[in-house]
Amino acid sequence: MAARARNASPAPRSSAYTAIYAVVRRVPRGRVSTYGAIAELAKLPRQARLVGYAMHALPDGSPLPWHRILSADGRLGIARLSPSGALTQRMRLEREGVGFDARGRVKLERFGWPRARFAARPR
DNA sequence: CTAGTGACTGTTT
DNA sequence: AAAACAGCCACTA
Repeated sequence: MAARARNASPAPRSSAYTAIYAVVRRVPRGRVSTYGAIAELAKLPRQARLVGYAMHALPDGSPLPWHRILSADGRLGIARLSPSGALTQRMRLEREGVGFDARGRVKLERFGWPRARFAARPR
């Protein structure tokens, strides 16, 4: 039933959400991106958390490839919130050819999108 | 208007 | 390398 609860955003009424969803929709199959990168591409710099909000607000049957959005270090952001959801996400990504290392992390310099943002560079 | 919160991120322990 | 801390800003009450 309606699991949209007391704290999460109930609906993408805001244009920011729309912009975020638009960018998420553009992430190519077999690639992944991060909350921060999506925020920036959506013209919302430093709004990574808002991207998280938007993802959380997505309905279950959403056509959006939400599973392609990871944390900045290549881990699944959802893990903290829903371990089972994280499993689903990982399964979906692996099916697209996205590889995980033994630690459960994705190599962003290889699968990250857009490429330029995740090109191997000294930190 | 203020206060609390968070699918985040970068820095420091 | 993992955990703790602090900064960040839109959204809700």
